[in-house]
Amino acid sequence: MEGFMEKDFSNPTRIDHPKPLEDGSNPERVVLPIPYKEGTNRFFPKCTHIKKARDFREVFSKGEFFGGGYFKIGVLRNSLNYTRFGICVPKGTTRKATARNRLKRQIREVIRLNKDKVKQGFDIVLVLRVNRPKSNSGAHFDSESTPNLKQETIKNNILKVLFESGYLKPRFCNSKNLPEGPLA
RNA sequence: AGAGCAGGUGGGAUGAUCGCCCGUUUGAUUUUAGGCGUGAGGAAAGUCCGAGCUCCGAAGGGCAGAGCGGUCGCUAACAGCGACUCCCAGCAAUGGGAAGGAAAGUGCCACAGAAAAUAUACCGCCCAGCUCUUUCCUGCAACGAAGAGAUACUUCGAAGCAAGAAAGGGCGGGGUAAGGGUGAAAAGGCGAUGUAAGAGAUCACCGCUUCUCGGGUGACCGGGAAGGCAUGGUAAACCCCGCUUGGAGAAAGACCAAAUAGAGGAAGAGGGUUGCCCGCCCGUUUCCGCCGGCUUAAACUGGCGAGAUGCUUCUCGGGUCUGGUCGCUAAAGUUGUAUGGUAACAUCCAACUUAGAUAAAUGAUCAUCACUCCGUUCGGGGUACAGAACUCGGCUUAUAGACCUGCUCUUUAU
RNA sequence: GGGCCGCUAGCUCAACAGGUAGAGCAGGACCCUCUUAAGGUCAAGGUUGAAGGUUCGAGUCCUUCGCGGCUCA
Repeated sequence: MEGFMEKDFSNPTRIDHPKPLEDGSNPERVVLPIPYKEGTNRFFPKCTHIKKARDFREVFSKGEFFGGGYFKIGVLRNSLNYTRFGICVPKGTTRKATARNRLKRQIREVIRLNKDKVKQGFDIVLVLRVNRPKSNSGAHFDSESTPNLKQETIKNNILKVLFESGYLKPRFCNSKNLPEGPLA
């Protein structure tokens, strides 16, 4: 886990450039619709968040959905050349707003560190799955106990879902890079 | 030492790596890179109150409605705070109290109980009367027995009659409110005097009411005199009294951009202003045609019109879209000193500037230390409640563990 | 960020202005029937969302919490 992470953000230049644009010019010089530079993977600026309610609605109505582990993801191709993420922590996971905020921050941190592994040009919404009392999949915490998920667990779950849905970049899709840690 | 009461502080610390919002600066030059700065709370919560601020055409008045309710003060204001009064709880420190009015009116008080509020009142107690029964006393006495007989006399017994006494039953009349299984609550309490029986009928003490004297700004407290009981509870039942109160809320509101579809439908001389009344505001237009009045004609004026146009209200539908900028953070501001005040608080001076997001920034990971729990040294776990959304003042609720201050009671020692 | 309403048996609802919490359906036992359904009889099931207060007495009145629903320019 440790080596895996360090390798990524110590060599940012290894990341592939996005697909060339239609006019074939160097992407570094082209004025992008929204400024976003490849290679700044450690940063997670606001333009890569899905913020508008309309965008959320579009993903939920037209997007493709994949489920597994703690997360359900909805994916929709966007007209931009980078990927945007939206996080959704439903009220059913915990009644406590502080706990939901903490989960959101942890998920955002995982995305920040791992988003360069994802194919570009999509809107991806991650929904934390609410556990019904009878089924064991998904995350559910009592209102009494504070949810205390390890960051590693969240990362493994997210990468697994992304791998199963096929939205990871091909070079990360071998068995070596697949998460081996605990899923729950 | 133990038990308890009240108040306050504070809400883990340091470092490393990688990030986010906003501001600023430098370089590039029109949105990017680097640097610097700043970045959640005591409750940010619940939304239970009060204000600022914004809009609502008079945003005016009265009533209704709503809210408040010991007194005095503090405050921008309050259902808040401080001090005090009274009542209740506690041995005490202390805590709690929506603590005006039930002798203005209306309602309610289930069950039980004589009665739940006008005691013409049931049982009971007492008095006198009538009547019945029983017993006793006195008188008369049919009759019977005894005295050897007898209609006479004596003695004994005796149904019955008359008058009276006592006890009991019944009837209606009067006095009385002591007592009466109940009930949450019973008609001032308790003790004596008194009486036919009783009763504030009278007396002492307590309570109550009225008057009065003294103290206090006041709630109220203390003393004295008189009255002689009249006034059951409930107002977080209606209500009365006093005081306060326009409505809606930052999705308020201002500006900008984009987009679409209003010659849509209905109604109207009235409409608006929270409900009602008053008041106020806006409107009842203009044009055309026809008819009438006046006139030489015009102008003016009255009426009519499925006419046109304007206005108002209601309704149907569409778009923006949960667009952008401002509002948006220097304020009843924070900290400290001094003065006044018992205090809440006020005033003066000095210093400081301290989040501004909009699917939501204020973070994540690791290490060491601190505290604490499990535990044989290793080691492992835990560190509350909880996240600003226009801003303040309160209230209420949630809160691991720690520290500080003052006070009360009990025990022991000196 | 506001505003409004509700919470009673397993479910759907009552209980007028404080006075013993009830009805229908469902479930249980029994009867009827060759058997089932229908029908009939019987009992059981509730700290009225929670905690305080007012009252002699709260489902009801007041306060504070909890949960759920509706609504907005």
